[in-house]
Parts: sequence; C-alpha cells; structure tokens
Amino acid sequence: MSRPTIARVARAAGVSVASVSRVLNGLPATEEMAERVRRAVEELGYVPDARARSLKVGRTFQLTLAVADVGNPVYVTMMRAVEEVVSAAGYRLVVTTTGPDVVDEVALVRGMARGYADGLVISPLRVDDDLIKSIRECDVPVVVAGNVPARAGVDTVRANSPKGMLLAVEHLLAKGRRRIAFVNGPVDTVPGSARAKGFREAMKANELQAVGEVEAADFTFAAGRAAGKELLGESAYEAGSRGDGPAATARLDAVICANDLLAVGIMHELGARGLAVPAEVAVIGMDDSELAEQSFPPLTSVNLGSAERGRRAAELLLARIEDDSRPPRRIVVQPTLSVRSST
Amino acid sequence: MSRPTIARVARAAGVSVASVSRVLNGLPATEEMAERVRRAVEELGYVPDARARSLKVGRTFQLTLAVADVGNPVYVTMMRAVEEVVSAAGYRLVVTTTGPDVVDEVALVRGMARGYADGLVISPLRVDDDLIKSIRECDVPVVVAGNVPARAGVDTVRANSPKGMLLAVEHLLAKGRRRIAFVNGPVDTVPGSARAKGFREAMKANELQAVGEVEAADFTFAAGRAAGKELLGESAYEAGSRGDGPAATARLDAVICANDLLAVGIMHELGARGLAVPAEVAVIGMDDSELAEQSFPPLTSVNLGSAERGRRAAELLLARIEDDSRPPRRIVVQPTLSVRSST
DNA sequence: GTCTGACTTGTAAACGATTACAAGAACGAT
DNA sequence: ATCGTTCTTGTAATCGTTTACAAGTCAGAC
Repeated sequence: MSRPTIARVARAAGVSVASVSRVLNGLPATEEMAERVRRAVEELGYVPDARARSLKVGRTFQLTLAVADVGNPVYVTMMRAVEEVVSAAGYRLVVTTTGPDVVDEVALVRGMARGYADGLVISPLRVDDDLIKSIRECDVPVVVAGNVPARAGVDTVRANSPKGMLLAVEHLLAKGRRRIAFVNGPVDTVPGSARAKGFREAMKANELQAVGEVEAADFTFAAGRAAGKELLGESAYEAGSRGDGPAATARLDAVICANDLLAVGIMHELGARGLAVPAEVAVIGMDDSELAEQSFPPLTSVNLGSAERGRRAAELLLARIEDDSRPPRRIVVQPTLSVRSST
Repeated sequence: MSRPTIARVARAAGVSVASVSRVLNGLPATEEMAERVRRAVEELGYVPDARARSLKVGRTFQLTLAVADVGNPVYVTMMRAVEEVVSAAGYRLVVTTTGPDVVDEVALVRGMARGYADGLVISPLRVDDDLIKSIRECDVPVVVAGNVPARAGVDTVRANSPKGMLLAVEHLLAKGRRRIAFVNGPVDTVPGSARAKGFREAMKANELQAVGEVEAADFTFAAGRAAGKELLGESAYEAGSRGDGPAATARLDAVICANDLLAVGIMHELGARGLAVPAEVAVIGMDDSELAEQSFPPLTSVNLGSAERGRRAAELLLARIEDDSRPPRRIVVQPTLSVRSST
C-alpha cells in the first residue's frame, strides 16, 4: 500500500479531512475527536506531504544556503551560524553548491522561483549585472553574504576587507616585518577585488611597497601552492640553496594571503624551500576558519566575521520573509585579528 | 503582480493550459503554437512551480545527502562525488546536516516521507534499531554510506576499515615502528567501532601490542587534541623535559588515528611537546581527506575510498529510484594507503 | 462526398493538503 | 418552548501543475 493520505486517515478515524487537518495543526477540537485522529495517524504511519502543504499555504519552511565551494572551510563556519539561526526559527536549512561560475549562480537564483524554498542566502564569488538582475527579480527573499552594489537594492552583509588588510599589515609591522608580499585569489571575484584594493590601501597608508604580488587561479589549497611557486621562484630554493643564502630571505619576510587555504598552500611551499615560519617568513591568512587553527604552525588569520556574517544574513532573511516591504539593509561586519604562531 | 501561473501564460498566448504544459515539456505541438507559448513565457517571466509539479508527478528531482558534521573534510570529498553523479543524472543535490545524535537522523529519515526529495544518501554516525526501522519503512529510496546490518535490507556502500587498519599497521612496521598507539573516535559510533575492531585484528595479526589507546569524544580536531593530551600525558612533556628524555620517546613511536581531524589534533599535541613527526613519532590518519594533504607535515592517511563510496552510493540510489524491486546491494570499497611525510 | 486515421488542441479531473463557509449541536437566557 | 450564541464538524473550493479523455481538424482513400 502506498503512502497514506489525509483522506485515508479521515476514513480510518471516521471523521472528515478537515478535522484531521485541524487536529494536526493544533486547532481547537474535542479531545475525543483528537484522540481518534491521533490513533489513526499513528496506526497508518501518516506523515503530511510537504509538497501539497506548501502548494496550498505558499510556504515550504525551507531556506537555502548557496555556496561556491564546499571545500572552502570558511563556508563551514558560515553554514553553522546560518543553520543555528534558521533552525531556531523553525526552518530547515538546505545547502546547495553553485560552482565558481556566475552563470550557475544566476541559474540558481532564477530557479528559486520554482518554489524550492522560502528564501536564499547566497555568497556569490563573481557578480555581474545578470546576477544582480536575477536577485532583484527573484520571487523569494534573497540576502547576499558578500558585496554587491547598493543599487541592487538587496539585503547584504559583508566583510570589511580593507580594514582587515590594515589589521594584517599593521600586525606585521609591529612584528618588525616590512618586506611584505601578497597572495590574492582571482581579482575578478568579489573577495579578490576587495582584498586587492584593501591591500593596496593598507600598504600605502603605512608607506610600504609590496615585494611581491601574485594572483592565484582560485581560492584553493592547490592554487595556493602554485602561487607559492610563482612567488618564491620554482628553482631558486632547490636543494643545495635551501633558504640559507641571503637571496632566500632578503626578498620577503611576510606573506599576506587572501584566505586560509591559500595561506596554508604558501606555508607548504615555504616549508619545501626550508624557509621557517614565522622565523624567516611570517604568514597571515584570512577568514580565520577552522583550518587556521588546524594548520601547522597555527595560522594567524584575519577574522572577517564569517560566523557573524552568517548569523546576521540569516536574521536579515528571516526579517524580510516576515516583512517584504522593509528597506534593504546593508550590514558591514568588522574584522578582528586572531593571532597565532605563524607570525 | 504576483508570480505568473500557467493559466496566465495560457491566457496571454491564447491557448489552453494543457498546451502550455505540453510545449514546456517538449511534447509534440505545431511550431506556431510553440512559438506563441514561448513568447508568452518569455514575456511574463514564467517559471513553473516545482511544488505543484512534483505534487502531480510524484517526483521532485531533488536528492538529499545527509551528513553528521559539515566540518569534517571527509564529507566534502564524498559530497563532491555524489554531486557529480546525481547532477549528471538531472537531479539537484541538497545537503542537510543531522548532528551527531541518532534521534536527529531518525527524524530526518522519517521526514523524507514529507516528500522533500526523491531519495536520500545518509552517512550515519550512530545506528540503532529505530534508525534501521525508519530506513526500512522510508517511503523514498535510501542508501546508507556506512555500515548497517544486512537485515536492514537496504543498499549500502561501506569502507573496509579492518583492511585499512592492516595497511596502516603494516606500513608502520615496514618503517620500523612497533610501539603503536591508537586514537579512536567514540566507539559507540559506526566508524568508531569498526576501527576499534580493525585495529585490534591488525595488531594481533602482526603480533603487536598497542602501547596506548584512547577514545576521543568525537571525530573533531578539538577532540583530537584532547585525546593527545590524554595519550601523551598532560604534564609529562612540559618545558624542561621536552621530549628528549627516554620516557618521552620510548613509550610510543607511532600513532594511528581514526580520521584525519584526530590525526592533525594529535600532531599538534606532539608538536607542543617537541616531538618531531615523523622522526620521533609517525602519525597515520584515515579518510585521506583534503586536510591530509594540507596538514603539515602532510599526513599519511588510509584512503577509505570516500570519493568512490560517494559515487557508488549515488549510483545505487539512482538505480533504486529506477527500479525499487531490485535486491539490496552491499558494496564494499577497498582502501588504499596514501603515503605522505608524516610516516 | 463520406469515411478513416492521424494529429492537434481543449476540457476537466486528478495530486494532497488547507481553509472559508455552512450546517448542526449544545446550552443558557428569556 | 423559543431564540440566539458559541462551539464543533463537515462540505467543497483552492493552490498550480500534469494528463486522460474527448473533440475537433485535416488529408487522403474510396
């Protein structure tokens, strides 16, 4: 026998479907009637169909979180925070992954119109007009965890990358480092461009010149290693000149990385060349993800407030679901520095 | 104006709703009619409602992957593999997280009856009769990535932990290590108990006795560190006796860990005590997750085939959706060893 | 010109829930 | 006894699709 429907329950209990629905939704009913319904429900193992319910009531009680790369530990921090807020509000959280291309993100946002969920938190890697348009026109509330132009007219909660960069640079200065290199992710991404700008400003404010700057292919560990090779030179530090010549250390004494995965990749390349962290080269990551704490040496990292951003994003989403007419809010979360052993 | 429905499109195109539906689903229609429909769809920005559609056709074209802890990198490996297979088959993958308690898992499986998705891949941490019952009775196909008894009558794909443990022990032996300790996760979990058993067998087969065995509170990095403290002694290696006395190294020369997070935690504790990896103590992890490659030193890890398990699980799920009457299959994926610098 | 068959399109009944509305029951006040 | 309230329960419409079935159109064969 296939899944029982509310009609079968009603028949079994000898009442109407309306009564079953009422009992199940806690509307007033006599105790005797409620008891009969409950017994029938129990007996048949009835579970209401969410599709039918949401078709009727127009809500799914599900929210979606879309991230670009599940392998990036910054998203687990964010995910945990979002999960906590939305589940406390009685929603299920489902996570989907978009991939790095903006067309996938657009497709996802457009797809929300199909009614999969009551709202979306999206953390887009790349933003273009299409994406902004799709977000504006989306039938369900969307909040962006990241930076999109104000004209998008959408709730956002973003990090303060320039401020974060400043924290990083000043921390290195305080540690006596002045020959600072920068490893960024792709500059055609939202975080990539923000961090490039932030780095330039922070260096300028401190009258420093970067001793190296490379752009990794993406925000992954592998790209970090490749960037490290580029930054440190493929062959300059090979066996026989294992970092003990002046050329090895004179060039740079600190590296700031656009995220923790890149930083860990860089540390591996430094290690491969016999350069000690932090003795010879200090390394700073960004995101302060779980990886920062797990890496060795533990990574000093700019905490861009992923957890708080996740929390605030979830709260904005819930508030907008509550009241769609409220003016869009743009929240900026301030960074802090988590100092560990890599500097 | 609220979301357009198929009826509005039909009116705009001057045709019936049935025709709109047919055109949208690629059923035969005259070119003229198709063109009018497409134009109306375009103009109104119509997107079919997935809830209504799936209510009617009884399928959602969504599949769910449920994992216990998004912070565990083994799941990202698995997630990627599952995603690839199901999206190639035209399904959306949504990921939910259950938490460590079996009651949450049971609730999730029961909840599938609400029709959120057409199938479920679940990787349960803890299994009890309730969970097995809920899986057996689940209205949508379920495949378990992990070990459940055959009587559950469900498709499973699991790792071969004992074989993996054997690989680990024999590798250490080949490296001349004989004083092996074991850091497990909770033994009331599926992987915990499998690995405990595997470790015992592997040690016995090689006529070795464990020099230490501790059970971490869970499979996380923090628990790994705590376990390291317990294993190595809170105070025995403090400053002043930094691993240079015989007591420090004589006790153990290798640690096998039940997963990579625990292994990295252990390496941190070893580092804190000045014990060099691998020179003084070799460390082996399990899962061969991205973290193994990222850790420093890179972690030798038993590859329990997470990617392949994910792939096979997804394939089993698709096959069962295709044909629910096929006999349950129980696939075992064989482990390999990824040797890196920690041993 | 009629009939057959193939093909196109429309009408209306599902899918499984919620809920507006109506009807009936119970009860106290007059 | 009658009336009006209030409370409980049932009937049926509805959400937005898909699809079985019916009806209509058209071409070709006789």
